[in-house]
Amino acid sequence: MPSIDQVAARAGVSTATVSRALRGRSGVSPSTRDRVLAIADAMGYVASSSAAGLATGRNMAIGVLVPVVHRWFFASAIEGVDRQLRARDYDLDLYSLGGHGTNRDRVFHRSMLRKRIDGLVVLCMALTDDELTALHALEQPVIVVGGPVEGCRHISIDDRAAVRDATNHLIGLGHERIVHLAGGGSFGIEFSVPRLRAAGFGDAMEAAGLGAGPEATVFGDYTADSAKATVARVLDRAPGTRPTGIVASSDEMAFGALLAAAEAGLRVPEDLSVIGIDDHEFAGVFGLTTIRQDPVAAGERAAALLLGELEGDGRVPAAQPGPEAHELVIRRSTGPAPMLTAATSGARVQPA
Amino acid sequence: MPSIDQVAARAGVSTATVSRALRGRSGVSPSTRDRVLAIADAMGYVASSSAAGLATGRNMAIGVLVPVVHRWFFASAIEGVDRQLRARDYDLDLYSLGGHGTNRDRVFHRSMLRKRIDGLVVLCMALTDDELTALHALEQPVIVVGGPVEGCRHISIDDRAAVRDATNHLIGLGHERIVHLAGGGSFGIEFSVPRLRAAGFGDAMEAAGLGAGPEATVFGDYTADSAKATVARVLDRAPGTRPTGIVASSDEMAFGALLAAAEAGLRVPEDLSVIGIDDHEFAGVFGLTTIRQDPVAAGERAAALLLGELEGDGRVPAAQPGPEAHELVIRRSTGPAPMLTAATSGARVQPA
DNA sequence: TTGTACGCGTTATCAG
DNA sequence: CTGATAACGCGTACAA
Repeated sequence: MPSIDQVAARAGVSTATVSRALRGRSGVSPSTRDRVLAIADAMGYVASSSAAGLATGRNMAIGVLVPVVHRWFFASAIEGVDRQLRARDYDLDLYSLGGHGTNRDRVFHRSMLRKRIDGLVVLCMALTDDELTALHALEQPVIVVGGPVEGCRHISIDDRAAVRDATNHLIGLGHERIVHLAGGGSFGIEFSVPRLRAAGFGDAMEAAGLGAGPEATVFGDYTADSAKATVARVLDRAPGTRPTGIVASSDEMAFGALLAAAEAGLRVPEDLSVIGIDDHEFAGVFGLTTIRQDPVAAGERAAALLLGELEGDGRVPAAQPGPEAHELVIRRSTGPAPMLTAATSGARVQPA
Repeated sequence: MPSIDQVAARAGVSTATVSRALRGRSGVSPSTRDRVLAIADAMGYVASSSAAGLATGRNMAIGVLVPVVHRWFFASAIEGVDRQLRARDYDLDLYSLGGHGTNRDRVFHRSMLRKRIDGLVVLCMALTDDELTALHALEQPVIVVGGPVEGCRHISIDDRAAVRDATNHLIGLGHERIVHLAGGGSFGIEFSVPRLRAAGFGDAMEAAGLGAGPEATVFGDYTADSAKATVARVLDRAPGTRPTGIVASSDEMAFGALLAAAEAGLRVPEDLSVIGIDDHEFAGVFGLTTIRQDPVAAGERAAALLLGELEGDGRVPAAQPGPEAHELVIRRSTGPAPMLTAATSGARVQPA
């Protein structure tokens, strides 16, 4: 691992010139520049980021804070952030909270403040007030990918509209007894997003004149497992009360719903329609109708915004950007509501 | 962001003493140590990693190189590495190759050599010779999680034995026409692992006196989508030739197989048994029988090994560790081979 | 036990 | 266009 002096010596110039040449600064004659570049390359020289960071105050690295890398949304967003960063020659420091509330403290009060990063991307999670202050104490640009977080800009779809659209798809198919399979539960993912999505469900139901009482919402913890168990209970309701449509707040939960339906001997979509949100990589094989969002793109956009701000002249704190696009993707898991017969429709009998 | 001098000033001691106190070095009276600690804490002081790195030559960070973070195995392993690192107060630098062979060069020849990390964890992937040299040129400890990589220690299950066990499970249930759904395809994940697994399949088939001709192996690219399409074609074979059991090289592919079977109108496990490898988080909801491996644990172990070596006195390059455990997890996707009738068994008729 | 002073590898400032 | 040289913030021999 050669240092800059060695390169300078070999090239017969000063370290200053080497530095200038390598960084593309002006004020170096083309001939020397070429020579230095060639020699540096031949020697395999790469500047030490510690030294460069110390001297410039910029680390060429940004941090990504995630509750857990395992989940589809997070893994995808990380991928997107990374893609953008790598393209701009920035490094990516990953801070995972690891699912459990463990070591959150360590992360917030030690790791992240080590002046190792120039900015932070926070992936959709609930933050305590304490943590929020810690974030602001960083005095670094922060951007959230996922849901609104107080006092931070965020990149995300319009969650409320997304679920409204999903619900309306079912309503448009004639469904009246619809259940919202909401997320929220174990780790800190729950916060504004579940609320917004619940609101979107309510919007659509109300606008259609359909009831959305407490029975119309069940919780699935954002996992297929948990959702499957929950939905199994719901499908156990008497035929007249049993929903004909399910709006899951994530595809992973929708998968659980699909499997629960299969085990209950219900046909999809003849007996039950299921729509999710995400367009998870498995949605296709499952034939799941869903609202697509693109966390990879969101991650890219967030990183680009952050970098733009960092490299910008400074005083342009970039306003809150508009929401990401979402889109209904129709597959095989949704269809017309089953015919209502006197036997199953309860009070509401269709006039022949 | 206070610097060490400010802490020193406030505490009325020299920066040397502050440094010693904070790093737990001996030679500081308990009273001063406590005072310094309290003040540093109150001021929210954290040493700059650039400065510390420059001074000590150690960055307190290790790199994790992954082909893509999206896949279950990788996401899990990252989680494991992170867990161990965080516990030991190391940072984690993520280098994702992002699926496509893009920017591999950049990563290998620039990012990683920036003297930002103290060691590297490589997650299961094929490396070109050039890249392998670049790795060794790092002059840093490297460990692989996944499959054997030439000249590197690695942490992984015994892939050959794992697939052998999976195949034997099916054989034990009376299956004779078994197909191996192998991985390998798009991105650089393919290399020694697919080969080892194919060998394991061959071992078991041969030992049972069953044929494992070219027809017995099909490829699924490690994705559910691709596997589903492939298996659909296989299940299209004439009833007498159609396999009664499938050994998938990953759970994601097994999911695809399951869905293909469902669409083909085949019952699982009555008509078709499917076994996977991984124990993916969805394996439970799918009722998939599989060979469990624990990439989180593998990641933790790898990181622990690396750190041990880094913090060890040095000259103990830690030998190649033994394989990780794997374990058969029986669920509902495997069962006795269907009865052979004259109509379906082809040449091989069971004596009544 | 404590403080002084130098070095870590680069970048930036200012002469030349 | 180029070269000294002073920071950058911290760790650590060495001296006290």
